Amino acid sequence: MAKRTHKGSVTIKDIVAETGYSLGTVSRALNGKEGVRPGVKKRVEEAARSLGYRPNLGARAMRSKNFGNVAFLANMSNIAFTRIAQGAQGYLKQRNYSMSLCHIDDEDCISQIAHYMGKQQFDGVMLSPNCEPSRELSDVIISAGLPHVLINRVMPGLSGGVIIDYYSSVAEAMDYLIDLGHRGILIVGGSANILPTTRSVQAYRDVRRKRGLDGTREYIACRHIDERWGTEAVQSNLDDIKAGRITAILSLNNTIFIGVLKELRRNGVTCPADVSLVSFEDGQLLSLLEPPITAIVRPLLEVGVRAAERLVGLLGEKENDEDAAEAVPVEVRTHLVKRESCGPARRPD
Amino acid sequence: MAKRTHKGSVTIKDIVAETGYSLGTVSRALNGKEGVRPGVKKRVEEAARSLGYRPNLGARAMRSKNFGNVAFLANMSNIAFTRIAQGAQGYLKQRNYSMSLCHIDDEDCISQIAHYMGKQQFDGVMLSPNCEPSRELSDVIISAGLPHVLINRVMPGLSGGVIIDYYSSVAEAMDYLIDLGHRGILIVGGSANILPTTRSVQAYRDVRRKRGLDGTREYIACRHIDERWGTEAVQSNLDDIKAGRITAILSLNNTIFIGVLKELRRNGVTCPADVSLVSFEDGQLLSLLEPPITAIVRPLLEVGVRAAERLVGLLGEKENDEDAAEAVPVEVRTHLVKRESCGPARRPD
DNA sequence: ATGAAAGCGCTAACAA
DNA sequence: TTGTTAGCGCTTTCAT
Repeated sequence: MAKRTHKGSVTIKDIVAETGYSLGTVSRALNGKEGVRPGVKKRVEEAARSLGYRPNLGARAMRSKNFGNVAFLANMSNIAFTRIAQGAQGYLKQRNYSMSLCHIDDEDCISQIAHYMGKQQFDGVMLSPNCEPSRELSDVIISAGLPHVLINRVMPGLSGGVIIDYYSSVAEAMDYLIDLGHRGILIVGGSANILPTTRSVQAYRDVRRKRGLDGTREYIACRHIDERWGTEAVQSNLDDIKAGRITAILSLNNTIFIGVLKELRRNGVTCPADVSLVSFEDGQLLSLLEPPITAIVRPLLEVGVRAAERLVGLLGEKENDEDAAEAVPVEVRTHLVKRESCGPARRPD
Repeated sequence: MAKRTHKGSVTIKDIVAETGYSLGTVSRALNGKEGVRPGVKKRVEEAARSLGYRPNLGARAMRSKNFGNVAFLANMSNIAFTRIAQGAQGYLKQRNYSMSLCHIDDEDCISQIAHYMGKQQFDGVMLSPNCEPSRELSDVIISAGLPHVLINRVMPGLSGGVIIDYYSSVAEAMDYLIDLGHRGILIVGGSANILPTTRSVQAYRDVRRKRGLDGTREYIACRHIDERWGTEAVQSNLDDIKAGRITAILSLNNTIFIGVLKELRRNGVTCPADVSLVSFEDGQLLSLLEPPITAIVRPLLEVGVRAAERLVGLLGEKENDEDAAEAVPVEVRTHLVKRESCGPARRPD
């Protein structure tokens, strides 16, 4: 009933007035610090509740340098990140942190990161920039002086975060395709220097060598994570696809795959008769297509949880400065779901 | 070079020390307030830049009651909201607001909203709760005393926000289906009392009456926005579908539709021969299926932009209190994309 | 046009 | 165990 109207908000002072205890005591009671008699604590909490007290986080942060808030920076048009973010948020919530989701476009991505990391609003950040790893980017991140966890990225000078095991995923898919008789395999992905691409390409090459295909031509098309790039990649390899020199396509990303699929269909290339298809899967899409598409499934929620765990761990350590730089990345496994999009390779014309 | 190491951050005081001007002058210069000579302003800005000054938003907010930050509350597993949020964020960024995306689960949704609206961190909020509209919910929102914009929801006592024109969308789709000869049309949607459902059901009924079908049986299955509900809705109507009493299904949501589709396939019901299909579309999914699904397409980005515009407008008004309560909702149109999933109705067995 | 000083709500250091 | 006080970084009177 003493509930203040509107924004003017209930502050600690109101609780002081209500209970008669001092500012310090009330603050300590509210924060569960020791040196407060249980009775007093109970009394204060009661008053807080009945007055509808809500701490002013800004003020609190100003003193304690704790914001109770972390950031998640990524290109949110990639649906995979929205899932990862969900996982992170779930974990953070139960640790009493809130999370700000910040969308960063692919272009001008360094300055956007600088912007968000400079806002003095976050205790730490999880991030997965789509731009090329560079010394400049690393410097921006380091000089922000904020605990950070990289997701699916590695950068010079930055400690390891959480990464998906693209190497094994792609190796498994490659073995599977080669077992089916495929030799000409086109791999389509995003920016050539980000971790998912580098690791995947490495697996692609290693498996080809291991299986004795290093004499044959390799087909690698890694540039952007968007639908258009999928379309373009097919276009520029269309001759080899039609001629049966490429008999399988492996897409490193869901959105790219849509472009691939559309362009194949537009050109009357059938699956799996003409070409076998595998893609990383981000949603429900692939299982519903005709034919259902063989997919590499990543535990995206888990990735988010792991990233958040690690970040919260970092926040705990506090003044450990340089030690953490040695930390080894958490690696998360995927699994291959075989569906009808892969069949025996056709013979080249 | 005087750049402070680490968090300890550059503050206004550092600029004072650097330039020799007083605290007040520096603050005014930085905020572009009048009463500062242009030369001084330039000098201060220069110093700020060279020192790498970044304002402490918490401190600023504490004095000015302006956070420069708004919230977007919705169930983020619904991919439609991630698109809407993107639209909102784009607009807000260019208005110099940041946005916190806050996921709220369907259950216990009122307390989550209370939680977020109580955090003194937001100038305003956009929200689209999946729980039933209720007086209690309205009260929570009102008593938070925060400017707010509802998206696709109406609540007792709250001013109109931004809504998609579900009525016209569904009316158009219904007319289309009826023109094709369909009589038994099943409509599947989310919670019966949220606006998308109520408006759609109303259109469903109005069109049926208008077209002289009010003598025939209506099929309405509206409960949850998730895949499982789509599955269940088909299961419980399977007899009527198989017997040809239901010859068309209209899904109000993308995720629900996936459940519908899976269950139809599992039971060997073909499309469009046995049943015609229409769904609201949230991504790329529907156009790629076999057959491609006729879809109602919503301009989701635009919805986000509109919501953000309106919220920023509200923030400008400030102390207008009760006036805004009369505001009429912004209504956004959809369009129907006809694809191959709809054909002439089969005759009942 | 500029400076000085008060104070937003809170926590942490120091007294008692 | 509790109270008192200083001050986080900033904006905003009120003087000058």
